[in-house]
Amino acid sequence: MANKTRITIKDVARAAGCGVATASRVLNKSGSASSETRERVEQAARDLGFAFSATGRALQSRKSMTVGCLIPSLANPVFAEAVQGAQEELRKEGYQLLVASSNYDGETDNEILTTLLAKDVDGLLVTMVDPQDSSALNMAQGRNVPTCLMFHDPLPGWPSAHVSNAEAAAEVARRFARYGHRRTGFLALRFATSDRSRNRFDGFRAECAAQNLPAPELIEITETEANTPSILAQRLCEHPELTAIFASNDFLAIAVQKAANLMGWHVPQDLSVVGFDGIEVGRLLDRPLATIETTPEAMGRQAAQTLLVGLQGGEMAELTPLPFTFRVGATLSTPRTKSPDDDRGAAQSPSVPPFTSNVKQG
Amino acid sequence: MANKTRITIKDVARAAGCGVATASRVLNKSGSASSETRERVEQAARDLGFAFSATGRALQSRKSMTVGCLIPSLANPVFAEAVQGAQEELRKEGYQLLVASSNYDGETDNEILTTLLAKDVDGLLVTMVDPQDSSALNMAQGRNVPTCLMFHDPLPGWPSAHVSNAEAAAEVARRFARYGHRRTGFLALRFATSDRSRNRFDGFRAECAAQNLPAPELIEITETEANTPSILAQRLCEHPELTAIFASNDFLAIAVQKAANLMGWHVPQDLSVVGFDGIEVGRLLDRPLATIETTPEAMGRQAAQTLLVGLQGGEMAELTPLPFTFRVGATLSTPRTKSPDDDRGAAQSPSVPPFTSNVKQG
DNA sequence: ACAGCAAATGGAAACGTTTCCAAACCACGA
DNA sequence: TCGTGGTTTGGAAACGTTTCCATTTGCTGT
Repeated sequence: MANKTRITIKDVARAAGCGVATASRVLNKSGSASSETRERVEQAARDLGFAFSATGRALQSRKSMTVGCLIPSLANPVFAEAVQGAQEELRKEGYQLLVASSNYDGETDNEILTTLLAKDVDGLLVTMVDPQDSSALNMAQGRNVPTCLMFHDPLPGWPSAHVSNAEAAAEVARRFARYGHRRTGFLALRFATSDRSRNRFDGFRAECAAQNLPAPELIEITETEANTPSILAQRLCEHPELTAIFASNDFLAIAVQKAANLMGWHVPQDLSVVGFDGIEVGRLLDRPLATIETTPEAMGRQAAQTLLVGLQGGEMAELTPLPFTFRVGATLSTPRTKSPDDDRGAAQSPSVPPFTSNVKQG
Repeated sequence: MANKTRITIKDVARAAGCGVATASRVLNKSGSASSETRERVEQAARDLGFAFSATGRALQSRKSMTVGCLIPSLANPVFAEAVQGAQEELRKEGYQLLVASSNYDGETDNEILTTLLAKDVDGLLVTMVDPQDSSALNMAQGRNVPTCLMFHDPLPGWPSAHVSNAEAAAEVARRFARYGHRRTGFLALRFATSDRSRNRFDGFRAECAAQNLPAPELIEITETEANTPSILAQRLCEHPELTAIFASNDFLAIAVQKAANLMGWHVPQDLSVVGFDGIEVGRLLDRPLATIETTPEAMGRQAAQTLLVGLQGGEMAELTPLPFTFRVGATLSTPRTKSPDDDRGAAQSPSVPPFTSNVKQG
């Protein structure tokens, strides 16, 4: 059948009647060679369909031209988009991405990092549960493997492409306050394993205090609860006093609306909802979602660019947070005045001057 | 500063006072070794923090334990989920995924495949523009690199994890017919570069014919049009006769609703809409989306499992299509009887018996 | 005709593994 | 005492590159 065995540069050299060193030089356009040898070698390479083995190269040059990428999950479009951005940026410079996801598990995080390091990746792009004390991440540092985090608020020791979670969350608190909300809730998924979620909550709570609002209610839910509107509705019922909910991501925010509908609550009159991330579909909903708009793809690109500096031996500077936008939507308005027997919805025109969407640099 | 240089098995051998062959045997638990040597070697490895270099291994064993994955884009959650599934499955067996996306560009497809092959991937998972005549894909075959396609309808030469696009589309045609629709449209994005889209259209058209419906209108739009409701609305206006639209994916279907709203059309009375893919948010919308529900993650898993067979030297069987479901939603109903001055919506209760969601094996 | 120099060339070492093979060692029974 | 057979052991080759270095070749100018 087909050629059993790989075609190596030796085969090319033999066919061209020269030494492997010469063949290597010609094919790499490095050293010098007479034009006729050049021709013979190139011809031979073409005839044989030769292609370099990146493995052989990597071994000799100690550069794998490969970057490892660890994220919680590709099923979350936010991470997937970041990877997409990073991949495009790295490909321009000839790097390939070795991608693995941990499913939000800290132990898996470390296993994966170890494997990636064993594969001799030249650099690392990382979003993980617990970067501040990951043995594997320290090992990367010890081995001088340039590493850039993604999504994490700044951490001593590594640059991180991020949006300021606390500032963005604070902006939400201010919006709530200005619309006259007082009793607010923060809906969190995977609070324990997501520093993003925790930082958002912290920023939200701090700004609520600054705005003289009562401390927000922290509502932690499981993945199942998030995906089952009826159950989520039950959870929400436990907090009838809340007039506004800040969800730690857009899917959650949408789920909240669904659950609210189920109970006959009207969004936003009975319950205002704001999300986080700014996924595209949010715009297309009948009731466009108010949310913090971020740019995961740009984040991936920024991380990749920084990493490239490190890969070229440069110093990777601490990164300034990426800008975010508060996207105005139809899910946030003034709370209905809660008179028990008032069943007509309040007029839907907000009684406060509408904000124009404005960019904050976090 | 840190240890400049990588710790190799030679270092371990030296520290343990034995030959590298012995060290290798101990660390791999392959050949035999006296228990005391074993102890010395393991101790040394631990002390030095030794880890194998996958590159050295790959070179010698001609197995990189790496699988290449080519997809159009990670920004499309359908592909991202498939990659996620494949990655999980492959990781169980110790393989890593080298992921790259082409942005729906055929030339990039080939470049990427070539690079992946140069990296000595042990196998390939591929969704690309034009698999049937990709030189790079043929090269993979020539080199005996096991390859499994994803999302593509069966193609001679390669197994493919897929859902039967034509059958799924036919099911939509039947639903339309049974609800009494006659003039239907197929809304397509990237028709030229997506055989999925084309196959869906073909299946849809064929079944329309079988149901004695007029041939469906093919409406091709660009990405910009898809993302700008007002422009999309204009495009839809060009086809006022249509009462039902089959969108080639769910995002498009949502966009259609948005555009319809803009024109004051009511979905589904004025225009029924059915999507494809079955993304999760579709369920959470105020008006849950009727769609063909597929399982991209399962598709990724299936592809990975098949590939694993190939990686272990087995024969990769042609794959039976994965099941799909018609997900009943609120965006499909009987068409309003189009009397020019009838402005009251028809009763929203469908005049045909509602279907229960049923599983088809395509 | 020849020194001198640049260009062209190829052998060999190195990168980090695994594995073949032969040698050394051991205990055992004859 | 020695032969037998099994277990341990380590040197060396191989995997596919690149690059150092020394050698050969071909010109130039005198």
